Amino acid sequence: MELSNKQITVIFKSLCDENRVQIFRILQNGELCACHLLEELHLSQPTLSHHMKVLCDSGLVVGRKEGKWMHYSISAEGAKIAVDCLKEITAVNESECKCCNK
Amino acid sequence: MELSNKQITVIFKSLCDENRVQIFRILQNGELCACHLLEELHLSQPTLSHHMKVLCDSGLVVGRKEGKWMHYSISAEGAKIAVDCLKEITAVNESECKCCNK
DNA sequence: CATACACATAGAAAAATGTCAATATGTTTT
DNA sequence: AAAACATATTGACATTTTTCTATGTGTATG
Repeated sequence: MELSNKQITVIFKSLCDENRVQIFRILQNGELCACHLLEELHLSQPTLSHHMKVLCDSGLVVGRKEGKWMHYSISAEGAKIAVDCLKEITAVNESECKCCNK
Repeated sequence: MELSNKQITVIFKSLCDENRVQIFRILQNGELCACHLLEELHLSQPTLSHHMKVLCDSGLVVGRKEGKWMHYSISAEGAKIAVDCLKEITAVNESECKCCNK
């Protein structure tokens, strides 16, 4: 997959703000439109819109437009990529034995 | 485990900065002291010290003091907690069927 | 014991991020 | 077509984060 350092920061920025973490908790119950998300968060509409953009940019959330509504949900594929990325970046190389290989 | 939103942000802040991601890449080759990390990064010594504090606070990195040196390494336990946390927060509830349970 | 070394902390400046009010855009309804 | 609605964008401000220089702390060494 070979993500750049920058791309990795974009993925995990989604989880660096308490309100965005809370949005994940709400979306765990299923797809929801922005106006319903707004009801459960103490945020202005533009602020929520900003957070949803950060979440969609990370790939962990996807938006689906339906008329004037935007429906947001957690992306299973995005989540898998993030988990794989986290595992990769925290894995320690075993191939460092000096006698057999580089 | 039941981590708070705040605790989750602390974990993933470790991966929200490109320099810190790069530090993970370097530590993947094994434990390293701060002065050697410094050689591979274009950062001042206090800035590196700051990033190492963020990383240790997240639990993904651990420091081991030996004389005047601090040796840093990736924490396998911390990584496991982070992966579990990421899986949990991105999991979608299945128990939402209206006919059988709440 | 004085000096050098490795790292941490304090304080300040700069950059990035979070927030809101106001406004714009696009869609539906009347 | 006008009005109402849902969401996005803009611009301003406050907070947080990143970064540095200067300095402090603890440890080893000459």
